Amino acid sequence: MVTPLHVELQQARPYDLLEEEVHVSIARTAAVLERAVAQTLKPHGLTPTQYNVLRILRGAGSEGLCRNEVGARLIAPVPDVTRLLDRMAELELIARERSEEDRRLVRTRLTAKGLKLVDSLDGELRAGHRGRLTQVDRSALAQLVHTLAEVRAGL
Amino acid sequence: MVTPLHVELQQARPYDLLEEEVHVSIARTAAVLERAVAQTLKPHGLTPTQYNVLRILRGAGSEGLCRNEVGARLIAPVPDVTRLLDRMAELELIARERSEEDRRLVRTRLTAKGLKLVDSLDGELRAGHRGRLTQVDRSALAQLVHTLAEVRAGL
DNA sequence: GACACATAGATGTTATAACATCTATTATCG
DNA sequence: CGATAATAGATGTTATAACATCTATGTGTC
Repeated sequence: MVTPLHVELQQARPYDLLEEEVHVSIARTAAVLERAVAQTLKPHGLTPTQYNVLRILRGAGSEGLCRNEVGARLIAPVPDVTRLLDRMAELELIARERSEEDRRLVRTRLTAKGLKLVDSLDGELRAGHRGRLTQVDRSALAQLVHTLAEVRAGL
Repeated sequence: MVTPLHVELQQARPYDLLEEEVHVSIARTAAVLERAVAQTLKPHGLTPTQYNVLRILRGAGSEGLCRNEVGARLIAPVPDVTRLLDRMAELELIARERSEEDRRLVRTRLTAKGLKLVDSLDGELRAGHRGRLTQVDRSALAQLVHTLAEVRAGL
């Protein structure tokens, strides 16, 4: 009852290498899911990457994190975290200050405004996630998470 | 023997909602795989999206496809397919011409140069895909493809 | 302590993505 | 047939990504 991938992408023939189909499946699914999340976030003026930063900093608590740590925790690594944070500082969602102990570091943390925003989005995004995945068996989802971790482990 | 996702991303605690972990797992895996492909393509001066276009047009044969059809078949939809194709025309990988029957359409097809390039990349990319996924059980990969199709079907 | 080296981050530049709008052509319908 | 809508694509503009390079600070070593 599921549309084969090559039909979904209007390709003439099925993939002849399973590994290739795996890769395209993952990329395609990620793109579709990201678009859904982006549309949820858009009315709030956030991109998925910015939302990811807000969540990372919320998780880090009041001490915040330095620029490199934020970069390392991003789901999708981006070069130029500096200017990503610049823009979010411009929006007053985060605040930064030089560390006194090691003056190379810049401690970044959420502002009250940033914390309030990310908190207010939790419900909407969780509802979206749940809604998108209701028709899939939960044990299949758990299996999916595990297999994807295995895939990443091979890199 | 697999690193849990929240550890991989240095998050303080595991995800409390399976659906959310599914989403982050897919996005994270897609990002990692894309980076690997991007590095393979880089010496050839191609981005993953451009490579995707080459493959789409190769699959379409000598008649080519119109701009919208190319856009519809992309793994990750992009706005502004026009200028994506502009750049590839600049590189002489594709050629375009107005359709005579319907002058709104622009037929796009591979040049000999574009065909040669995409053909020459097959081996390297397939080897990469195979290499990255060798340690994962093949029936688990088949299951993965199926579950991902179910996830997309719910959108 | 002076030197090389590593690390954290900033900056300059160019290319691409994102968004909105606009033109040309074809289809639809009264 | 003529107005209106729909479709295909192009274009203008702004924001962001990508890439390389540069500065400041800290580490280690002789």
